[in-house]
Amino acid sequence: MKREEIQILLRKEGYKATEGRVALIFELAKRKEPQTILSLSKRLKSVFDETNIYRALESFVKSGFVRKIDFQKSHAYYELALGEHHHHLVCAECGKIEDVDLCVDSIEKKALKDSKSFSSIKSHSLEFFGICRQCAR
Amino acid sequence: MKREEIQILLRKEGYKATEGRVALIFELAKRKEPQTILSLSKRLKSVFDETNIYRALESFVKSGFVRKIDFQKSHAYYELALGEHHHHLVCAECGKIEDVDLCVDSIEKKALKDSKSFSSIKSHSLEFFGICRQCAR
DNA sequence: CTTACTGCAAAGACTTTGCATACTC
DNA sequence: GAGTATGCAAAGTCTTTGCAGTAAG
Repeated sequence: MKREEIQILLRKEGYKATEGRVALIFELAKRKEPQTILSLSKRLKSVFDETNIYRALESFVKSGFVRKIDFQKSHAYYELALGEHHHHLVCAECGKIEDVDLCVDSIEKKALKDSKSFSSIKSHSLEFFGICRQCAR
Repeated sequence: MKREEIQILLRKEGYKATEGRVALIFELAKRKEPQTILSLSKRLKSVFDETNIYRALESFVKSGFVRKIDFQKSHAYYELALGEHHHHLVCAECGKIEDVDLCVDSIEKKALKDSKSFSSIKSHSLEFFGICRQCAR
């Protein structure tokens, strides 16, 4: 993703296209894997303060073009949510993350149909935890 | 669940059946919904210190008869894992939790089959976030 | 009586808030 | 120029660790 595209994206969403925010999205786009605040912060240290990474990501999640992901660690992971919705396989040993392209819409529908007291489902989390081939040796 | 059953369970798993641990499991069993450390701590204040609730639950999760659940809040939830494996529907407004009995084994298998670099999947998280009927009015 | 368990205090990890200054549009 | 965005410092929340004393089997 080019810096110019990022600027356009930010302005379209009503944000000012500052150097820090552009750099943040650039980093998210560079690696396809979900990333932690800490790793982003390390790489953006000179450009964007950690506090602002928190602030920016929170806004972006609300806007919907960044997804916050929960891997049952003590901290959150973030990834760009511009493509198709997908899930993840996480290695319990080394932390390796692989995308899983699965359609879970039908399950979500079934869950709502079976429910006694819910009127709508807005989202779901689905992550798989396992061992990758490398660590299994 | 009776205190005696809890003692038996604890001893079977290799733990000492202390007053605090029995009380902790009793509280977990009393309400079917996943509970937070904070709420457990409040109710067990006189019997079991918060630090030890953390310690006990961590052990129990490792033993497998307690499940730690991630509702994308800043803190964890815990529930007894003695019955069938299931998932949850959580209301974004009021926090109401409903169990969802869904079999996701086939999805887990498909995820593993499709995976390029994983050799096994040990567990998965699947939670649904929505609005309950009461809050939808 | 041995070893696991406990409470209290302190530290640690991650995240949020406040506020004066700086930068976009 | 108006209003958002930023950096730094400080505080907040949730969780973990250390340790000496206590109790279960």
